[in-house]
Amino acid sequence: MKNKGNRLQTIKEVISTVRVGGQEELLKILQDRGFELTQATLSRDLKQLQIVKIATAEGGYTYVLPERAGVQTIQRKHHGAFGGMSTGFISIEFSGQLAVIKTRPGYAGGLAYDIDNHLHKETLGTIAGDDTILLVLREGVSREEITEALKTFIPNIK
Amino acid sequence: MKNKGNRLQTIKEVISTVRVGGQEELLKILQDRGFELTQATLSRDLKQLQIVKIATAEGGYTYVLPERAGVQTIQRKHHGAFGGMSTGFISIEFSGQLAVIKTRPGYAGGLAYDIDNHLHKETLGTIAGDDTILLVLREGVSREEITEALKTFIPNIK
DNA sequence: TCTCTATTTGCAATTTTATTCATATAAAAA
DNA sequence: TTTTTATATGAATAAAATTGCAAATAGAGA
Repeated sequence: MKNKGNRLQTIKEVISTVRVGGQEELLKILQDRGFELTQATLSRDLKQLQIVKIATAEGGYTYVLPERAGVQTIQRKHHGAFGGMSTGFISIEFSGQLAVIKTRPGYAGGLAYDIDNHLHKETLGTIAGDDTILLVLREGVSREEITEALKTFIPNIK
Repeated sequence: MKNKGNRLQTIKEVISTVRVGGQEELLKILQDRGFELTQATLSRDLKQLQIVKIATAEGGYTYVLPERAGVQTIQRKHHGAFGGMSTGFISIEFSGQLAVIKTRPGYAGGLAYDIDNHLHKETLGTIAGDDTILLVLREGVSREEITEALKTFIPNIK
C-alpha cells in the first residue's frame, strides 16, 4: 500500500482531464503512470471517491467527479449587432437546475419580466440584477425546453 | 412502446425517493408499478436520463439524478469577533454548483460586489440580498478554488 | 390505406464492475 | 519488540450493466 492518497489524487486528475470510458481504460492509464494496482482496487477507489459513470453526448460513458455530474454548459451564440429591437440577451449558461442569462447592462430586469411571463411552466421564477438573470428551472424541465421557450421572444437565441 | 415518457418520469421519481442499489431492484419496483420492461431497457433508460450510481455512506450504492450527485454540504467556520475590519462574512456552504454565503445584515451587497470583481474566473455571477449571497460556480471550478480565491480578500475564511 | 423510416424493446451474450476470501502491509498497543 | 488491530490489495468469482441483433411498434408521407 505504497501510495494510495497519491493514486486517488491522480485518479481525480485523470478523470477531470480526459474521457475515460471504463475501469480497464483508466487502469491502463494509471499503470502507465507507474501505479501498480488491479481493477479490483480501482473499483474500490472509484467507490471511495464517489466518482460516477455518466452517459456522454456521444453515446458512450465517462467518469466524472460527483460535483460535476450535473454541470454541462451549453454555450449559446448571442445575436448580431446592436441595431434593431434587441432584448439585450447575450448568453445563457446552465448549471444544474439553474440558468444564468447575461444581458447588456440594464436589460436584465426587462428581459426577466418577459421570461417570467413566458416561461411560467418551465421555471419557478427569476431574479435579475443589472446585467444578470438567475433562472430557477422547474423540476423535470430540460435545458432544451428552456431554450425552445426562449426562442419565442428572443430571436436568434440559438 | 406504450409509455416511455411516463416510465422515465417514474424512474426519476423512484430514485429521488428511495434508495435503489441496482438495476434489478429498480426493475422490480417499476414492474410492481405496472411497467413492463426488462433490465436491458432500464439500462438504456438510466443512460438516457444520465442517472448515476454513487456510493452511499453505508457502503453500498444508490442511483441519483446527476444534479444531485454533488450535493454534499461543507460547513465552514466563520471567523471570530466583530472587531476590526470586517467583510461581514459569516459562512459559506456549497450545494452542487452553488454556494451560499451568509453575511452580517447589510453586508451581502458589498461583499457580492467584491466577489464579482475577484472571482470572475470562478463564478458565473452572484446575486445578493441583505445577508445572503448566492454564488453560481463556473463549470470545472472546485470548492477549494472558491475558498482559496475568497481568502485573498476575506481573511480568516478558513 | 400502404410503404418507408425511425424508435423502442427483448433476448442473449458480452463486457464491465463489485465483492469474497485470503494475504500482506502498516499502525497501534502492550 | 511482540502482539493485536485495522487497512489495503490481488486473484478469482459473482453480480451488475451494456450492447448487438432482430423483431415489434409508431409515425410520416405518398
